[in-house]
Amino acid sequence: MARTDEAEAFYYAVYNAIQEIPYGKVTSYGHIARLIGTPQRPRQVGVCLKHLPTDLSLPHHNANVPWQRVINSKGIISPRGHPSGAAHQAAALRAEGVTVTQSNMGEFMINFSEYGWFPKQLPSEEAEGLEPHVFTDEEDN
DNA sequence: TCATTGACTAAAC
DNA sequence: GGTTTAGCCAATG
Repeated sequence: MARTDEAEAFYYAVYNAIQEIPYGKVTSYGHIARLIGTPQRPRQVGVCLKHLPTDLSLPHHNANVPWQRVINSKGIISPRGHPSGAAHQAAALRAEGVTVTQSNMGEFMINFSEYGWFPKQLPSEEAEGLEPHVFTDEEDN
């Protein structure tokens, strides 16, 4: 778990942002980082998911945070050294209607132009009437 | 304590 | 097209 209050707040922001990804859509680690105001820390977003609790009594856990909807900027499910985890993630996405293709190298790929979710700010912040934060547009293919 | 690692990314070769 | 580099910083060893 987080060692400092600041880190704990970061975890909280990451999980909250991920919970706003719509069903059947995907986004990238980098975009989550930008949405929560720390565009320099996409790696830490990955760390947060790695440590996503299984304890259902906590406010955020792997049953209410759609971790499977976060992939890398190339549109590929990060293998994180062990392919079985990526396969599990691919299955979870397919279960919600996302088409996941597999390259000849065994990478699980998702088409951002079809399933990508890249808002300029979190819907929850938009509802609060905060000023939009300007980003360069995410490229599709 | 100190050093290394890594569910990442954009920019620079 | 591709590879390398730099930045990030909590977690891990």
